[in-house]
Amino acid sequence: MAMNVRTLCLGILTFREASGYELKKEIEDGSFSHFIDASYGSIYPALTQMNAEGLLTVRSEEQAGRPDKKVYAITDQGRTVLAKSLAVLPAKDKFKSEFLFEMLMQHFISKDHMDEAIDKQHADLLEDLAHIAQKRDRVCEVGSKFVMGYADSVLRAAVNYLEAQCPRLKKPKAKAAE
Amino acid sequence: MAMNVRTLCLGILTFREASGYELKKEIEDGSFSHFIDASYGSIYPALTQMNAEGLLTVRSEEQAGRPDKKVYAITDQGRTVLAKSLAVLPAKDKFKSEFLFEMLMQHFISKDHMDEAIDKQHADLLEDLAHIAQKRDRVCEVGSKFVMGYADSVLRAAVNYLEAQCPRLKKPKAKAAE
DNA sequence: TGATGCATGTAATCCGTTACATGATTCA
DNA sequence: TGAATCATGTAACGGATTACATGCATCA
Repeated sequence: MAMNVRTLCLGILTFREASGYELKKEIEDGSFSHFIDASYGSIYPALTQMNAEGLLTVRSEEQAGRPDKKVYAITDQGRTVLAKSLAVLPAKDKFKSEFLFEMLMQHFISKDHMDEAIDKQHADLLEDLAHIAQKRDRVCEVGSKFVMGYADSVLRAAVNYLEAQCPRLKKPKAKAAE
Repeated sequence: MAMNVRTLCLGILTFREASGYELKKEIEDGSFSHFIDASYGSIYPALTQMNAEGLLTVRSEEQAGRPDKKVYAITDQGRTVLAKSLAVLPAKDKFKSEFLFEMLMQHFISKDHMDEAIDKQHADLLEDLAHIAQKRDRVCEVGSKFVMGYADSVLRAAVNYLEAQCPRLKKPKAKAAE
């Protein structure tokens, strides 16, 4: 399905026009943050290139004190290209976890380090859950709701598993929304 | 934490010595399969390089009809390097999902295609779960058990969410191990 | 005064995949 | 006979990250 920065930007731009900077924020903060990454170093060149190819239009917004903001919008040609990408069935999910690798290496690392790693994982998961809880009732798009619900379920399962396996992690009240 | 093919190979080689071919199998079939990927094109050069650096030793096993099998073993120096990698706390998990991207694009794709994507995701998840169920009681390492349990929880949560959101996916009996 | 946010971009580099190249054995 | 499994490797290419480069505004 060719899920690269190009496709990602085209996708976001079907919701609203945006600058490179805003796209980055959307990717690391919005519904997208749960299953993708992208840095400025890939976003800006992708936008320039797609503009040259006619998939996007640009408009320069002048701003006091700041450099011009380049607002991109998707064209019909861009929509066609995106549609073609989306037409291919999605590849299997890919999950990369240094944490789980460390857990496999239990025979090789100290108990202390393990505990630290587990604490960090636990904290990371809770942070993600908090992030979702905070945004969840503010979104209205069906897609976003679905994705946030999915992420929420999965993260919650991970937290529960961790807490069950490591009683050391105090369950703080639990019970909120089952 | 530098979780690349090198670290991964070193890690596996702390369990047992192995050839590049066997490492690949372990990565795509063993406990590692749930959170990492690697192709021959990255494994073989990594082994050659690490051997040259003194992190591994090689032994050629002659075989009838087949090319020699090169069996690699980790050295003390290799263990030191691995330990240094593992000493850094694991980075946050990274999850890449074309499926969730498609779900976000609901306003842009046909109902039919959505259904196909959901079916595929459902099937992928079930396949992974089956794979775990089949291997689970055969493993004995604590690390493997932990990781399989983690993967199982998360995958099951995803399946449950999907089935709850899309009643079209017939729950087949359910009830097996809650 | 110093961090953070707004705003854009390039170049070097890394890391990995895909496709290619080869070839015997075994099973259906 | 053709697919799958065993077995190793290289070369071309792709895709993205990191670090660099710049600079004003705002807030603490």
